[in-house]
Amino acid sequence: MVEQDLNHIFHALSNPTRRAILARLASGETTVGDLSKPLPLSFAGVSKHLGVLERANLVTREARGRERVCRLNPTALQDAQDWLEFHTRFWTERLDALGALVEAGADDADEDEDEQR
Amino acid sequence: MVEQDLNHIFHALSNPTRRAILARLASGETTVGDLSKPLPLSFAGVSKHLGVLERANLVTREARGRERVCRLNPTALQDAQDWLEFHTRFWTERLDALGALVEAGADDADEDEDEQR
DNA sequence: CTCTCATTCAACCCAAAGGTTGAATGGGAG
DNA sequence: CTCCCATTCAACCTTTGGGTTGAATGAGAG
Repeated sequence: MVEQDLNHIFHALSNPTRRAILARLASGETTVGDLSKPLPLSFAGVSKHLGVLERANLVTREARGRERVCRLNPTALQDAQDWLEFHTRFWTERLDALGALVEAGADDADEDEDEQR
Repeated sequence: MVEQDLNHIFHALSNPTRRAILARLASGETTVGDLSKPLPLSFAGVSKHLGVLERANLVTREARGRERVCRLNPTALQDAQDWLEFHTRFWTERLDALGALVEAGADDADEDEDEQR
């Protein structure tokens, strides 16, 4: 998994229509047509969004007869979650440590911050 | 936390320069100037990226004399992680369940899928 | 007070996003 | 074979992104 993948995944997730599509697919695979019915978008618009989700590897489209069936692919989502989990944990630890320092010696807080730069 | 927030957060995370800035800030607060030194961007460009991170509530800028000090704000990141964690868990359970069904009665797999639509 | 330095603002540029329409493709049904 | 239907493709439009430059702001140093 590389930088570029994260670009695509996070970009895909940044749009509410696409998140809605993902949520919809979470409760079962559907065709493109079924997917666009509740959405205030043209058919082609939905197809484009699916393209973005597919590029991010979050969704797969497979031909079944004249329809396309869309399915979730959770592995890409896991990649994003791994990135986030790593960073939230790291940051939170850092901030907790900072908090501890501040508590330890309130007046030294500024100096402590200096050390971290 | 609302939809709009997730839009901003995921959008902010979709750019590698911004992720680099976040990673940099994870190891301690810095000024805008320090931040842009290693980046192949103009000063103003970095300032814009910081604007995006700030809009997403991932970073705060605070004036200290004539410099601006940038800090991480992990709460927004936690929001994104919550969204992802909910969905990955849900999806993975679903796919696991599907896998179990397929194993249970291979030839019935199609019918099982129908039930889930 | 003035000069400098860190940063932002404003204007601009080009590429990409997100949407639309209408034509093209290709499987299914009659 | 033909017609229909699901979907995509292509072209187009407008807004947003990501970048630049140069002027403006505002605090510190001399």
